[in-house]
This record gives sequence, C-alpha cells and structure tokens, in this order.
Amino acid sequence: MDAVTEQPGLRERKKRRTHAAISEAAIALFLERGFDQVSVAQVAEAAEVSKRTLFAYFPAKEDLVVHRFADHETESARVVRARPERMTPLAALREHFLDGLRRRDPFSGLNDRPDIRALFRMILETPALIVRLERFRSTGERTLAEALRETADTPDLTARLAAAQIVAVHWTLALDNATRLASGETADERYAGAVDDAEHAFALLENGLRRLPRHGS
Amino acid sequence: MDAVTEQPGLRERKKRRTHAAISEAAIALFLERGFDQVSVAQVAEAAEVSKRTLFAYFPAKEDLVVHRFADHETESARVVRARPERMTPLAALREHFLDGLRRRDPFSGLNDRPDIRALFRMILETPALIVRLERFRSTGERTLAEALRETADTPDLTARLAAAQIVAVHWTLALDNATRLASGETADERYAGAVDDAEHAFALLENGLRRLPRHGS
DNA sequence: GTCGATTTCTACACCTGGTATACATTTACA
DNA sequence: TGTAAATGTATACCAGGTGTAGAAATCGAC
Repeated sequence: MDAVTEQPGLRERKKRRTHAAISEAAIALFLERGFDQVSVAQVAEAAEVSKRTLFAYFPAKEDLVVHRFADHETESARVVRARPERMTPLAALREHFLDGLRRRDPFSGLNDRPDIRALFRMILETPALIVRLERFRSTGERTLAEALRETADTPDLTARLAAAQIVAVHWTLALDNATRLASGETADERYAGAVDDAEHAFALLENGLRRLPRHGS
Repeated sequence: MDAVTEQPGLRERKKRRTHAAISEAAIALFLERGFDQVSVAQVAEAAEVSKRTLFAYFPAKEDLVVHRFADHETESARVVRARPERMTPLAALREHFLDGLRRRDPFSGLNDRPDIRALFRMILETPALIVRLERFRSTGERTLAEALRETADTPDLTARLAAAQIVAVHWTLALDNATRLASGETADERYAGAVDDAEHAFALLENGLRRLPRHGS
C-alpha cells in the first residue's frame, strides 16, 4: 500500500516538503523569539499554511520542535535486539553510547553544531519541550523493557526495572552533556570528560550502588 | 510573620477551607465524569467560586488533583538525611519503602481505600495527570541527589546517577502496585508480592545489572 | 488530455485553559 | 470604628486545539 522505498508519488513528496517547510519556519521563529513568544498562528502564517493544516501535520505545538527526536525513541531497544551473541545488553548499550559520543550524535548530547546547540539551549529552557521529551523517554523505556524481556530471558519485572535504570542513566548523561554545551563548552573540550562520565555511569549500573557510603565523610 | 503553628487566624483558616472545598468539588466531579470531561468553569461553579479565584488557589487544572502528592516530593531526600549513622542510603530507602507497604501508604501505590483506588485509576488513565506527577518525580530526583551528595560524601555526578536510578525504581514499583490495585486486586492480596518485588528491586539496585544474561535462553 | 473519486487544504466558528485589569469585599489591627 | 492590605469577583481577552463544510489539488483509468 504505502510504498516508501519506491517512487514516493507527487502527493507524498509534497506532503514531506510541507512538513519540512512548516517545521523549519517554526524553528527559525522559535530560535529568534523564543518558543513561548511565538504563537502557532504566526508559525502558520510564516509557513504560508492555515492553522488547521499545521495541526494536520503536527499534533501539538511542541511537536514542531521535537519530532526530530522521535526516531531515537526505540534506539536502545534496537541496539539490545541487534547485539552480537555472547554480548550482554548493558555492554551493547555502553558501546553504542560511547560510539554516539565519538560520532557527536545529538542523541548523546554532544553535538555543538551551532544550529543544534541553539536548539538544545531553547529546549532546555522551555519546560513544555522538556515535558514532551520525557514522553519519548517513557516509550523508549517501555520498548527497551520488552527487548530485554524477549532477548535476555528476563522476568517481566526485572526487565522493567533494568530498563528504568538504564534509561534514567542515559538521560542523565545526555542532559548533562547538552547542558554543558548549551552554556558554551565545545564538543571537543567536553569529549574526554563525557567518555569518563559515561564509563563511570555504566560501571555504576553494572556493579550497583553497593558502595554508596554510610554517613559521615 | 506567618505563624502556622500558632492560632492560624481567621484569614488563614478561611483560605484553607476554600482550598479544600475547591479540591473536593473538583475531584468529585472528575471521578464522576472524567478529568477531561469537566471544565474548570464547571468546577468553579460547583465550588461556588469564580474561575479567577480557583486559579489563585491552584496554578493549573491538574493541580486540583495532584496537589495531594506535593508533600511526597522530598520524602526520599528526607529519609536519606534522617537515616541513622552507619546505615547506607539505599538501606534506609528500602526500609522506608517496605514500611510504606506495611502502612499501605498511598506513596507505595498499595492503598485500596475506595476513594484512593478510584483516584489512582483516574490518574492512570489521564495522561495530563501522569505528566504532572512526572514533574514531582523530577524534583524528587533533584532533592535526593542533593541529599546523597551532602550526606554520603559522593561526587556530584555519582549522586545524580544514583538518584536517577533510585527514583526510577521507586516509581516503577509504585506504579506497578497502583496499576494492579486499579484493576481490582486488593491491597492484602497484593502485599506479599509487593514486598517480594520491592526486595528484588532494591537488591538489583544494590548489586547492579551485572547478571543480565547474554543472548539466548 | 479529461473525468470522477479521493485526499488534502482552507476559512471560520467554537471550546477550554489560563491571565490582565479594574473594582468590590473582607479581614486585621490600631 | 476606620482604614490599609489582602482576597475575591466580573469581564474581557489570548493562545492552543478541534469540528465542519466546502474548495482545490492529485490520482488513476480511460
């Protein structure tokens, strides 16, 4: 029915162009004046589209910005499923994250291309956008739990707990990197520290919090 | 200035009554017809208060429901700070959670009083309310990280990572219990399983995910 | 090409959550 | 009892989001 790989057809191509045009117009305006200072009506006008049409392409204002992250939702689950034999899920995820740092994947929070840096900064200072990203996090967690359950022969609760911990750590690392870059650090400056932190974090996941000290210094 | 412990004063008392009255009217309506099917105007009318006044007491519609959970935001942090000497933070939190199960604290998701069960059910099926609860989770995570950093002599990143993991696990457990009760199970039926699950979860936190299997069964 | 069916876009009106303003009422306290 | 400060109210307004009905474009078949 929906041949995406084939000739997409004029209709499909036009749809994608409109989609991209609206999103680009929106992000340009948001970066210029701030997310909350631009109304969807103004975005629609700038994109030369009616408000109704805008909402046909994007279910909510926030999606004008965060739709780019939708692909990454299921990334962890895919990594776990595609891992080589005899590799533990955690090892696969650590490899993948370290690779993301190396490749400066926005997923890892370590991309400082000016446009991406500006985008991150805007997201970080706009609560509504953070909330929307948290939703991606939830579904990422759910799909990861499923992947763990199915490929690691793990009881349901264990899979859900492990997924929750992994995603929480992942999110903490990425947010930390993004925050540092947003406030001026370059990706190259941050890289070594980011690697250290990631390794520390995955070690903590692997070995547990057993070593958290008792009271006192 | 603000003597809460003393005679509260007429103004203060009246304010609290109004606060409670609005919230009760709101929850009654929401339980009857569903959160999204009731407008704030209707709540205001039912509480015999103007819409403007309602928003003076509750910053957003969702807060009419979730303000009851606000106290628990910093609970984990308090538990960690108040733990006895020579007790690890994790042990204190485990004790506290198990105690919450015993006491059927709504915090643990294991309270089946009809009104609370109905409330939980409504929250679980209303995305906007879950989102609002997630915000509490975030600030709970931040305050817990601070408590760990200050009382366990832990580097900042470690504290944040540990807090993220702990809160994620806590949330998973509580949500699991609440979901089961919402779909009919009684608290007494669930209790033993809830304890087992909690102990398993805290053991996982303590010992790490090292034992997550490689591929295959 | 051209015709009809289907999809997509648009204009417009409407609902709801939330806020600003300006005025009335109540409380606290001398 | 009178007055300043705090609270409550009416009204109008803004922005996000949806329903509806019709106009326009696209597609496939001939």
